[in-house]
Amino acid sequence: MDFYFGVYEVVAKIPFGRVTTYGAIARHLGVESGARMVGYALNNLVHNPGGEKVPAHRVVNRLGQLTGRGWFPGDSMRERLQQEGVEFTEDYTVNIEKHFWSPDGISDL
DNA sequence: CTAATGACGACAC
DNA sequence: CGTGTCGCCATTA
Repeated sequence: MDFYFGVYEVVAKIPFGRVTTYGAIARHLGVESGARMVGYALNNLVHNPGGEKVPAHRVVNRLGQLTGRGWFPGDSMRERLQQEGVEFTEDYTVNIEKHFWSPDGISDL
């Protein structure tokens, strides 16, 4: 379960108005090819305590697509990102290149 | 222990 | 350039 915890910590540290990708998180955790595991962890987020404190809506795939919008009620994922000033290239695709945030930036704290 | 799955990613066609 | 398939690795059945 340490993998999940690592995902939570990284996602929880995503700055306001920024987004990151599953692959980036996976690499930061040392599992370069474990992008799927990141999404899996986020999926289990709803089954974990305090999961609401983790802005999973800021996590998108490497294309910036809100692949996990189906796990959010309605369009809450898209609306939250828009409220944070995230620019959308498509209805369910964010400008990842513009708002991308690398987990390694945690060192910036 | 083996098989199947998954909020992904990269490569092949 | 769009679609399809395989690989990846942890978790679950």
